[in-house]
Amino acid sequence: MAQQRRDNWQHEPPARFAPNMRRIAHLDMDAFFASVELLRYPQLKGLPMIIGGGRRKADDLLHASHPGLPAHEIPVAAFPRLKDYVGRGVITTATYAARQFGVGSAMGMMKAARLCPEAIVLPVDFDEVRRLSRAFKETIREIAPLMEDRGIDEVYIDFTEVPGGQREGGRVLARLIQKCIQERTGLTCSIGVAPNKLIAKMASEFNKPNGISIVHEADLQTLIWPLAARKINGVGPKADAKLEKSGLRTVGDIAGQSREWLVEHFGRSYGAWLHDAAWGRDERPVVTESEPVSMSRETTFERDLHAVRDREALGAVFTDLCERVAADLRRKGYVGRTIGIKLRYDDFRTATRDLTLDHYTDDPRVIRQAAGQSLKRVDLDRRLRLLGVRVGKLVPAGDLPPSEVRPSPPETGPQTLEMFPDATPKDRKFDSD
DNA sequence: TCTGGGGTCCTAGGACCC
DNA sequence: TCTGGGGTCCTAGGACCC
Repeated sequence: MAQQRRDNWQHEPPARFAPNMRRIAHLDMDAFFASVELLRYPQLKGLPMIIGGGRRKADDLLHASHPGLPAHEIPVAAFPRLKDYVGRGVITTATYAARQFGVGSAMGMMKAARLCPEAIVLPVDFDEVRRLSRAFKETIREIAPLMEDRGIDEVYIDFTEVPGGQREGGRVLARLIQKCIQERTGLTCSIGVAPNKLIAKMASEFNKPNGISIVHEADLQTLIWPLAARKINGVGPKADAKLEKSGLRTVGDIAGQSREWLVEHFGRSYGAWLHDAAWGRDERPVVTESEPVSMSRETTFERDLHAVRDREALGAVFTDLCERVAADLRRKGYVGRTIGIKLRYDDFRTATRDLTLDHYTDDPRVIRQAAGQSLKRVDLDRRLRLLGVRVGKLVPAGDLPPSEVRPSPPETGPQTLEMFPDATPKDRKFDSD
């Protein structure tokens, strides 16, 4: 039997005489959220500006102070400054001018305000960002259909079989894509093209903004090994600190360790992955479609809330989160059966609880009921800064026989849900929806 | 004066079943 | 009276990413 298989194999013709080398591109939009604002307010070009933080409507503020004035004529002096910002937000995007001050994404607004008090601050315009995100992705798909969506401002593209995708290692196609995106949206992007996703991702950072970088297998030692270990997509702050402790600072340092050593110190799976990554090995395909696993809604309060003292406010937020996640499920056509909650305490510790139902649902009342059960199993003595609701084990609603979706929820008058402990037990009878 | 909101994947223990 | 060995599901936490 084994002999037979070998013989057959020997007579198999090669799958392809001269296979194309895999060419994978990573593209991300330059300072996307900020660039979107610059399209509307070109008078801010070149100024330090950060996007993020807010529930505030910048347009409302601006147009209230300058009624009837077109956006591009609003004087620069009228824009809100970081030093005047109050609140708990973090920075989503900083312009290159703001980055000069050491301000960067994910930084707390208050810290950023100390570094660059005069920076202009605007909230994210999600509608406009989504519109432009769809536009640039559509532009790419028209040219190179094998595109993997990696978020609002990022994609991978498989150049391998695209006509012209191999010319100059991918540079010709990358230039075409840049030009078409620029024409369609007015925005710039940076592209890295390499033998795989891992290296393409690193390469796209080499020439920002509006840059193209081509990396070949042979460039591993000269271009990739000198990079900080943290530049590997998948090495975060924890792994980086641990690597550093072992004296491993660069990608090359990791590559210099044996696979066995890495497995011993970082675990069978992560250690082996680290070794492959450092040697530039990554066979992951570009995936054009995927199903969501979970959907969630969460919110950080403007001030920390206490389960007893702020019971009413918390209850209202809780209901709202359940309704929003249910609306998301229905809008996108999914049902799920694991309902979870997430709390963040004032000391920033996080707790999660979840409960798997025996049926699928997208009903806000069912979600709230199940989430309320989970809430009973968590410590509510500390003050809370965040509350979240999640629905997991998702399935497209259409894939289930209707009988499986959800037995109709109890319609027995107003539901009484003991979500948060009562301040005074005698109030309990008024606790209803 | 700290640290958003939306996700994915992995690990690890216990329940439960064969 | 010395206790196997898989497999799968559920749950909680955590790392990481955009």
